[in-house]
Amino acid sequence: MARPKVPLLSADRIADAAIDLVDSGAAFGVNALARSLGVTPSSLYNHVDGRDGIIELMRGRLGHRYLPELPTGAWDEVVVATMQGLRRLYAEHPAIVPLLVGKTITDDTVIASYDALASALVEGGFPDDEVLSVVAVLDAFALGFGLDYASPDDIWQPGAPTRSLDRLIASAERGDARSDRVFELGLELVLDALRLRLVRLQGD
Amino acid sequence: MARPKVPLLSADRIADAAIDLVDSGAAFGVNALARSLGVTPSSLYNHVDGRDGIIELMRGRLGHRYLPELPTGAWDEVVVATMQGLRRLYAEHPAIVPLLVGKTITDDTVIASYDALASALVEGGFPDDEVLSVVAVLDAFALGFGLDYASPDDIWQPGAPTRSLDRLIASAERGDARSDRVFELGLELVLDALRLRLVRLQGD
DNA sequence: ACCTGAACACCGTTCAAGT
DNA sequence: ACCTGAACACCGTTCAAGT
Repeated sequence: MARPKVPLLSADRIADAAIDLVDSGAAFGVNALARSLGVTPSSLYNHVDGRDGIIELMRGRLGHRYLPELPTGAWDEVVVATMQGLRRLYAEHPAIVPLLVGKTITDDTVIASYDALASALVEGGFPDDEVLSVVAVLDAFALGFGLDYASPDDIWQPGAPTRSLDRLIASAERGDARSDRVFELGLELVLDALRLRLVRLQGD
Repeated sequence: MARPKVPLLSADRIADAAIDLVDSGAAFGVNALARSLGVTPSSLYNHVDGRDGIIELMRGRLGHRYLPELPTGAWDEVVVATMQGLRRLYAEHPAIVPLLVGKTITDDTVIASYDALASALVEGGFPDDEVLSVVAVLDAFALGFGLDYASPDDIWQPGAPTRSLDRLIASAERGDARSDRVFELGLELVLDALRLRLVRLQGD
C-alpha cells in the first residue's frame, strides 16, 4: 500500500488524533501518534512540520473549538469570555498545556483571539504602553491555571511536618473542583484589580 | 579509572552542572549533562534518581539560593518577598521554568517557603478554606511570569494583519525589561485585589 | 502526491564488570 | 562505593523506493 487512492492522513486528522492521544493520558510523541493512526511515523511528515508543527496544530484546533467567535462588548466582558474559553480548554485538555508552554503562537485563530482582547483593552481606556503587559498578565494567569489542571493531585508533598501546609492540604478540595475554585478566585482578583487600576488612571 | 579515590560526582555537583547546562542555552538531558561533567551517563545514576530526580534537585538548589530565609512580617510583605524571590529565580534561570512545570514539589526548602506563605495568609486573616487557593493563584502567577521570561522574544507571530496586536507589539518593550514590567504590574494587581478581598471579608 | 521501510543520530535507563 | 562500557528499548527526522 504505497500510495492510497484516498489519502489516509491530513493535517486536521493528525491534530485531532494528537489531541485524543494526549487526552487519553499517553505521552505525546510522533511515534505513538503514528501508531494510533495506524501509520508509519515518516508518513506524518507529508502533512505536518514535525513534532513542534503538530503541537501548534493542536493549539489551533483547540483554539478554534473553545474561542470560536470573537467576543465583543465592554473590555471586562471580553476578558471574562476569553479567560473562560481558555479555562474550559485547559480544564478539558489539561495534558496539552505543558506542551504549549514557551512556544511562539502562530495560529491565526488564536492570534485573532488575543488581538480581540488587546483591542478591547485599548478601547476600554488602558494606555497603549500597558495593554500588551495586561494581555501578558492574563495569559500568564490562564497558563498558570491550565498547569494547575494539569498538575498531579499533590502539588506539594511535604517530607517534614509543616506549620500550615499539611493541615490545609488535608482539608482542601481536590481535582477539578479545586482548580475551578482557584480559577474563579484568580479571575475575580484580576478583574477587581484591573477595574481599580482603570479608575485610578482616569482619575489623573 | 573504575572507582576514583575521591568521588568525581555528588548530587549537588550534578545539580549545579545541570543548572549551568540549562543556563548556557543547551537542551537539558542526561547525556548532555554527563558530557559536561566529563563522565559517562550511567555514572549519574549512582547519585541521582534519573532525569526527574535531577530536575527536582535543581529546584531545590535554586530555591535554596533565591528563597534563603523564610520571610516574616505582615502577610503582604511575605507575599512580596516570596514573589520577588521567585521572580529573580525565574528571570535569572528562565530556561529551567519549563522543566519544573507540572511536577510534584518535594524539596524541603521550597516546601518551607510555600508553608511560610500559607502561614502568613492564615495569620493575615484569610479563611482556612481559601488560603491554599490563594497560594495556588500566586504560584500560577509566578510560574506564568517565569514562562514569560523563558518565552521567545515573539510570543505572538501574527500571520495576517491585526486590529491592535501588530501596532502594540511594534512599540512594545522587549526582553527582560518587558517581563519585569509585566511582573511588577501583575504583582501590584494581585496585591490590590487580595487587600480588597480581605477588607470585604472582614467587613462581613 | 502519499505511504513504506531502512537508516541515522540521539534519547533515558539498567546492569554486569572492574577497582 | 563509584565509575565504565555494553546493551536495551525508545526517540524524531530524512530519504530513497514504490505506486
